[in-house]
Amino acid sequence: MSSKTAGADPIELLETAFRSAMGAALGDEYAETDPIIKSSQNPQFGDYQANFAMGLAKRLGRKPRDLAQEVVDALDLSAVAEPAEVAGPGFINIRLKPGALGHLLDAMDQEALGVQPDPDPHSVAIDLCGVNVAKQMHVGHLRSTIIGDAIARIYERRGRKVFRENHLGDWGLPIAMVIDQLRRAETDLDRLTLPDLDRAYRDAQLSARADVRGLARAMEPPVAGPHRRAELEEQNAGAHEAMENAKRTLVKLQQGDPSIREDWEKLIRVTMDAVYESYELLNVRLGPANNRGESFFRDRLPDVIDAFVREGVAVEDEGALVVRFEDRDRPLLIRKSDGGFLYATTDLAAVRFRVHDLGATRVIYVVDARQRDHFRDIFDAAKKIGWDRTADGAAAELVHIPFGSVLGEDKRPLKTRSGENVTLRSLLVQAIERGEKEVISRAEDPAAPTHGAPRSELQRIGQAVGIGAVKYADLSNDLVRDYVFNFDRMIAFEGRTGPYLQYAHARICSIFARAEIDPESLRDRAVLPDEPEEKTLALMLLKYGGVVDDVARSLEPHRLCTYLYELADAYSSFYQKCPVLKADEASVRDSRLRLSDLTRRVLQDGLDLLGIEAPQRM
RNA sequence: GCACGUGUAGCUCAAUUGGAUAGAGCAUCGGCCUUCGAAGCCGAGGGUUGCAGGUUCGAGUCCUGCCACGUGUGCCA
Repeated sequence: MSSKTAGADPIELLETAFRSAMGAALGDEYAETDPIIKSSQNPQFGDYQANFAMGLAKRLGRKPRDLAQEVVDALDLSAVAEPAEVAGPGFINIRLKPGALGHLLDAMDQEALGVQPDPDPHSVAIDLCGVNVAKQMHVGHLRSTIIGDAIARIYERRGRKVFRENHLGDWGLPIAMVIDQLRRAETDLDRLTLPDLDRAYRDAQLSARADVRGLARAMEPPVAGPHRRAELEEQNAGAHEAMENAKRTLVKLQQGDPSIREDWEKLIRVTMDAVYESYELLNVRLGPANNRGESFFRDRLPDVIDAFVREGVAVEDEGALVVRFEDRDRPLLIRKSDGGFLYATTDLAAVRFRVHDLGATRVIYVVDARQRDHFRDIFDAAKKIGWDRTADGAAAELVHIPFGSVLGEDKRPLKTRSGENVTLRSLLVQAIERGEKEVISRAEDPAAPTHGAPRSELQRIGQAVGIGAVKYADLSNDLVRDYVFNFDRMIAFEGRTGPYLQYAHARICSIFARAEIDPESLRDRAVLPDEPEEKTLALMLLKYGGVVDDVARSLEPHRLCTYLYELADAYSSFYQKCPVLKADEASVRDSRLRLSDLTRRVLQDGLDLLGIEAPQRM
């Protein structure tokens, strides 16, 4: 504990003490061994425990309990804890002294709230959202956007420079197909609406996407009927023509044809304006500055190919250029046999840019789990050519966060009743409407703190509540799993939901509002957790910095969600049992006010890391 | 076919990355508002962690083999 910002997390303090005891009891070389300090699950085992003894005894061929006892005998924790006890097969249980708890909370009572800065001075690049400019955002974009934004906020909170990279689908054949389709339908691009665009996208897909596989299948035994075959052949002929048109349009676009170029820009303007509106509703920190999509990398693709050829990492195969891997059959195609580039080519250009130009030592892809294989190949190809090292020689880690799909009640990917993709906007509007409805109806109660508040404020709160419910529901699951989207459950506002956390926060705000106390004025008052509920709350508060650190490392925001729920839960129990403003003694009241203030700030800060607002009242 | 992923309470999910008696929420049942916000609190019931082996002081977690579901799978992105 040498640094000026002595960590508030007692785990560090205990680690230091244990290391020195292990050195003293077992020999200096053991002062480097990890004592494996964890907070205890069950209060009967104390507040913290050291779990090193079992594993270490195994390696030393000794009895774990004896080993544990020797270290305990050399341990001096008298300043902060009761004497440590050896229990079970060799666990060491530690119980903090109430006074120490107060001092640790004092140490935590700073702007950082116990969150430690990340020692890595390099930046982090996060690939998120990945909107396709040829169509409207749909539920598929929800997760990537809010998970990516939350992770970005967590890294920023720990002092890292973060580049949120919105890898727009704004170039290539699909765009050319849509432009073609719009021209064919003689759509006025100055009046282009999103439904027009979605229709054009779908029609373009239908007319151009040949049912090649269907045809191939129909030709294999058992051969499909002649009628079906003729139908497929006709489709394919039409598809072929549409595809050829699109390719010609793409060439013109690439050559800078002014008229095509103009249409392309109009198209992007229409979709992106709507995208920015959704960002606003979602409360994510994304805007035009984050756009770095396929069109940005288009000029770098030939150089990517050159590099792979020059370094001998890619080889020709059946006319295409591929990267092969030792441990799998599937190669990665980086150039088609007709000389065209693929999305893999763009992704490799992006890896290089993020590591070399942005200097990121962690490049995080928040892209759904279906692209697992793809990113595995991309990352391995990047490693083969050495693009996993920054200009100043630091190793860059490429990580894919393979999140699961949003499902409907039927356990199939979420669709509207008519089978269309659910637009993100309609989903957000619905969430906001329900949030507003709840907030407004509760404000009708004359006893409610929101009673008589202006409608505009109630709407603002309702939006925060509705969006908070959706975000918490999404972020609180382990990301790799699919999850069932259920509005009623996430907006029930009961139990483990976003609004529960917001409620706990608002309730603390109203304590200070009611008493007209400025929390700053209490900074010199002692905090003395005495009741069990106070102690539980205090221990929970001290975990915050460690949780943020853990989530930044593991990229599992649901751990932060769980923590915040447990904190709010601990506060609710405390609030029920321990009168704050009505405490019998002034010293108890002040102590509880400080506990309340710290809880409020951690809730607000933690919710902010999740991109969830914390209204003062609701 | 092959590869990857997921199987935990009636439902939706956790489980400090191998630690002590597998925990929450919803739903069900029973208590708590003339004292700081009941969107709340306290309590009860509910489990062969898909199945079978294995590794070790200890396995929901690691290994092997099955089963079920899902996703991906050479010139779309």
